[in-house]
Amino acid sequence: MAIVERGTGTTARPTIGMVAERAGVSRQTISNAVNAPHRLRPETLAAVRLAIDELGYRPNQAARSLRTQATNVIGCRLLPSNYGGTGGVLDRLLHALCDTARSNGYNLLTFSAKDDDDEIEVYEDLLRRHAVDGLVLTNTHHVDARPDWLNAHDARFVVFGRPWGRRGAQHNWIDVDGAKGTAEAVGYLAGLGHTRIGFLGLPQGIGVGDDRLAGWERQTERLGLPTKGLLARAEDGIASGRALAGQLLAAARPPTALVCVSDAMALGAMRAIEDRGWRSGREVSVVGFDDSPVASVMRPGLSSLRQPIEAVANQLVETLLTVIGGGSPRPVRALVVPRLIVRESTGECHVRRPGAAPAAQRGQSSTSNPETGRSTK
Amino acid sequence: MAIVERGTGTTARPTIGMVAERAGVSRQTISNAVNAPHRLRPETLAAVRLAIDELGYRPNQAARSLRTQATNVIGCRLLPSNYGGTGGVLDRLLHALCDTARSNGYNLLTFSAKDDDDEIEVYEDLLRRHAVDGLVLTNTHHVDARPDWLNAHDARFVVFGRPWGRRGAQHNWIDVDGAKGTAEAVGYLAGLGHTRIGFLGLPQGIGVGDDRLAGWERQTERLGLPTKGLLARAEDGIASGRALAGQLLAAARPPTALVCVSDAMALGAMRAIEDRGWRSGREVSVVGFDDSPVASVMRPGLSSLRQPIEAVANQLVETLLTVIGGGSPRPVRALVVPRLIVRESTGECHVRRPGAAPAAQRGQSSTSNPETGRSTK
DNA sequence: AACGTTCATGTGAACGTTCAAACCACACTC
DNA sequence: GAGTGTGGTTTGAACGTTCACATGAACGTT
Repeated sequence: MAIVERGTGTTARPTIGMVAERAGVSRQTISNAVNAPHRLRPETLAAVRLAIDELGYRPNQAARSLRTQATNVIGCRLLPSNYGGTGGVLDRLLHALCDTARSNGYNLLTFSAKDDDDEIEVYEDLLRRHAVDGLVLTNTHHVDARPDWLNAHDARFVVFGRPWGRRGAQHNWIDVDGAKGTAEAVGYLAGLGHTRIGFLGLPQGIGVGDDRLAGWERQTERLGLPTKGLLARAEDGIASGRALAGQLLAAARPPTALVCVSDAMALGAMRAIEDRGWRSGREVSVVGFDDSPVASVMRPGLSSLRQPIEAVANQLVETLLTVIGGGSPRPVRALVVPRLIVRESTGECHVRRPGAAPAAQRGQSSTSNPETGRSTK
Repeated sequence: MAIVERGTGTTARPTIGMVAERAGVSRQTISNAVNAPHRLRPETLAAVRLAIDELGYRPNQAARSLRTQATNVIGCRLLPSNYGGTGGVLDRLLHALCDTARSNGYNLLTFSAKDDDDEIEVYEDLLRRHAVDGLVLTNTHHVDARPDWLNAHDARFVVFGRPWGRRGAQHNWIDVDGAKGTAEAVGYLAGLGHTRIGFLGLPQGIGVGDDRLAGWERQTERLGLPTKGLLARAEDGIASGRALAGQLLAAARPPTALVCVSDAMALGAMRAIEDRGWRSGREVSVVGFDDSPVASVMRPGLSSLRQPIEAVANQLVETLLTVIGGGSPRPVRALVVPRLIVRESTGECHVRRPGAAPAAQRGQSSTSNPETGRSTK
């Protein structure tokens, strides 16, 4: 069996015609055996299957694509591993997409691009050449030209990420509910006794940042927790997080916990905490976002909100294949919720406070607590 | 221009025939304009190019593949991001492969696999279906069935990684010279005054581990440095590195520097150093391998050996395309050298020693140094 | 003027598959 | 017994390219 024939130079791989001849039926019957087995009489099917196995036949993808106009390939841009501080989320997505695609009989074509315009150029090339059936977009942002371009060019695609700043976007998308995530983090920290919970966010106008901030705002309000002087925003990054956290912690009434828009910010916050001779998870708790590989490697380990990327990938592929298959019945706009992974960077609040009510504690600095101060140094 | 036509439902993309008609020439002339422009008279070429642009024509990949038997796609297995503690090296490779492939007119098809056998199954599928022209293998190890299988099935491929344990392997490979890297690290540390330089390695029999160990052995011997009691080996991992380093550092005459087979090991070593109340880069220096993202994020930053992955990817693709194009004139077995990225985890040796000779300093524990001890806590 | 050479372009076939329609045998209906 | 399905199989064509070869014009040589 199989097609070894090494040494001859030419490895003639079997075609449908050769299988047909061997099985004593027509080409079309072989095709049916592969694509629509129910059409064949059981005995015929068995005979054909035997011939297929004996010759090791698989349909030539190019020929099939040419005829059916389907390539069984979906494309996805490969982004730099820690692009925009996403902490490996997109890499995880890629792996998950691969798995899901393959189990649906599709392959994943990856490509890189310098920027969005370059990405569109690649799309144009791939689509014109019929090299892919559909595309997965990631890393959406405000004024994103890509979905419109794809719509205008009648391409099949799904998007990981909301159409930030555009209410009535006409494409299918799936995203992680960042607000729900940060809200959960706030709730968890409140459960540990924290009342002054700060937030390190991104500059206004960045979709992801605004979303995650909204969860903190919503939940602090719901729980009646203070927010004044507890919010700081800047570009993403470790240095940035360190600076912001440094400011907040230096205030008269510093936060005892910080929810951060990213793991990078959170790492910076942990450094700021160390800068003051404190320790994350004791004097000040920290929660990051994305559960990047570093989070578990840090010491103390960084509690972080993990995006359910595998679930996202499943939904993306499922939706995309529906669209490719002939149009989705109803538009997909789905939000999946992240999960808080608790590590050592979060702990009980040790700051004694008079009552549960967050009001009227002016002048009572948190540093008056015996647990705080220079206890660790 | 272009092919918008939205709303009609059918977006009839132009074929070579339509372009031919518009330009008033035959199909073959269009084909020549695309594939062998030198054959055309300048005026004809210009006219054809105009028609191509006006219609936005690109050759249908499936049709072209069917005719030419070439898909212009190369395949590569997607490995878990930090597979086997490779610290993101394979992700970097993937990105680089993408870039290089694209600039050569090829696309990259990625797939995942549970294990080597599963990977071979994917190969079989891809090859039988003519879905790829060639493959890039990564993560080679002892008793690796994949190259043999591919050879036996007449596939075109290149390998990133040496054929460990097999002298006369018949395939093209490119690898990073781990030994040269660790040798450089030892040399650098010796230049900083270190004489007792330890090595944290992997269990014997793992190709990468043995290779990197060899560099340490070679260089210490060349420089006349001691090795006794300075080598420890175990499975890769942070916990592992911490334990090994802990042992070495607890000895009567501990090392003042540690070269590690991986960044994970190095991170563990840094923890062991902290465990003793010391600080990496002061009492004990540490060098990792792979320059994973964590290395630059750690505090202190981890000095590490960076693999020149982009150069590797270039060579891999170049070699593979030669093989695909019709056989390489001479076999490629190339080693490229890593580069030491210096960060804060390496510093001058502060241990006073009687002379340059590493002998006879028994009883003189490194903690007798003013810089050491409980200075940091 | 007849001939070979070169260059530019055209013609028919082929790559391997699946689609649409045709065919055939058989069963069921009236 | 003619008409109507129906499941199983075959037939010819088509998908959009490029290959191998044919054609024809232009040019220089003998």
